[in-house]
Amino acid sequence: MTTDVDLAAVARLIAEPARAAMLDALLSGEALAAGELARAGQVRPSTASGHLAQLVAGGLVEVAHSGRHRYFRLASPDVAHALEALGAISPPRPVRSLRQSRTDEAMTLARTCYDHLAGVVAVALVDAFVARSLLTAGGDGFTLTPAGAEALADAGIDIADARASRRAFARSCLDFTERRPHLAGALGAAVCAHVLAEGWFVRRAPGHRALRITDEGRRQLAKRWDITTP
Amino acid sequence: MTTDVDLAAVARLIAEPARAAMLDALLSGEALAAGELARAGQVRPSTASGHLAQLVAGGLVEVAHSGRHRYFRLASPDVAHALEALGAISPPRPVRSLRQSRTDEAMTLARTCYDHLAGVVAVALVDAFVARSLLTAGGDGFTLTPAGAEALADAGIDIADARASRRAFARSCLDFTERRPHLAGALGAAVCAHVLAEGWFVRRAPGHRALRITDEGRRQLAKRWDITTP
DNA sequence: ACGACCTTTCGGTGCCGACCGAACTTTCCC
DNA sequence: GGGAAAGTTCGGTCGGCACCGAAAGGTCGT
Repeated sequence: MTTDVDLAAVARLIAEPARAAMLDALLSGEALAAGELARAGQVRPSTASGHLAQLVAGGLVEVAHSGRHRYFRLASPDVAHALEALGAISPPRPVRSLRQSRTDEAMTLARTCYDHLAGVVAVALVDAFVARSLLTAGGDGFTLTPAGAEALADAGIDIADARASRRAFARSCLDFTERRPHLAGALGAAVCAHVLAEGWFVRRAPGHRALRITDEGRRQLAKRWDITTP
Repeated sequence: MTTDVDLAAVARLIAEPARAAMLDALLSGEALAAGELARAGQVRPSTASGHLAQLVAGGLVEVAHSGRHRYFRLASPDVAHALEALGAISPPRPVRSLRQSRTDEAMTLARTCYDHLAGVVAVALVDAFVARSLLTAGGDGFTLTPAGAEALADAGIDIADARASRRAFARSCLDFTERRPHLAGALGAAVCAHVLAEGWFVRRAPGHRALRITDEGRRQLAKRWDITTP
């Protein structure tokens, strides 16, 4: 493996405002169609098509054909991680509207970070796992204890499936609003998929990261994990 | 805090090959003068000056005046982290020369990663610390045990000073050649400063990350930590 | 005080790439 | 098969910005 990498080549792809907006939309973890991404980037479909071709050629994004649609998603968790790290040193954009400041508030509470949960709730959940010794903190992430494996399996999360994947099992990821780690990796993705499937949260808008917690979610979090939410 | 950040603004700064080369040079952790950075970016001083002004304005780089020189360094460990994360998804540059492939080999063995150690040796050192229970792995990093504090203080590392800094004390950082975590944060910086001061390693060239291990370093690593190096 | 050195400012040139509309391909639906 | 919808390709336009050289601003030696 070579140590001399072309930083500028990747940065150039992210540097274009339209492409950056597309990548931001893809950070929701969803696969989005070319047209939706054109809207996210506020450019015409023809322009978006060129951008997407570049992102695919650069290895940041993968594409899946489905009929007359083409669905794009981030190529790997590493890409999501790099985007998050870049976000941590990016200047905040001036708040434009009341609507945006409301979205901001919502995102602080709960959002997706690529394919796992982030925000106040995600950090609280990890804390609850650790406090109950279901998870222990480790150098490059977390370790699931036997008790943890049992508890999460009981809760309906497919641990075996998560272990089978080739991804890191239980990574930690720095929450960029809380500035504390939350659960990422295959296990983080499994937990996120489960709580969405169970209807604890719903996505506020397609292609956006913000999640709305449902009454059911509020109830379950309080009952199972003793987490109260505003 | 706002969640809507301008990814493109930071990426634009990194996207220029000359600026990327300068940032790469600064990843050595050293503060470098404008002229040295001009050479690193392979541009005229006048061009470099403009680039550096942009990097400072963008918050990626800080400047310190010293006589007729101006020394630049990365503004924060977060910047270094973002650059590393970006490096992990960047395409390798084609190997140009035998000389470069030798540098590559050297960097795989030992290098700086901003202000701490990276490479085979860094990972081996962390492993040794953990094996001796001087360090335990934690969710967002490591924890220094009482035995560890004593052992490292005995070795001549200023633990109190590292603890006093406002930085995270013992972070973990993914080594991008080894793909395993090594020690970062204030403690990582202290360890790196110590081994450089003691002459275990010397920098191969100013503004480059590669380190050469000295005979003294080889001896000490073998004696104190039972690490043998090729 | 003078020259040497490091760095920045300014004006002018040139190129890369983002953008759009129009035309074309592919797929779906009726 | 016809029409609509999604996406891509192509040609032409235009703006932003990296680049350099020349000259000026500071700072250090002697």
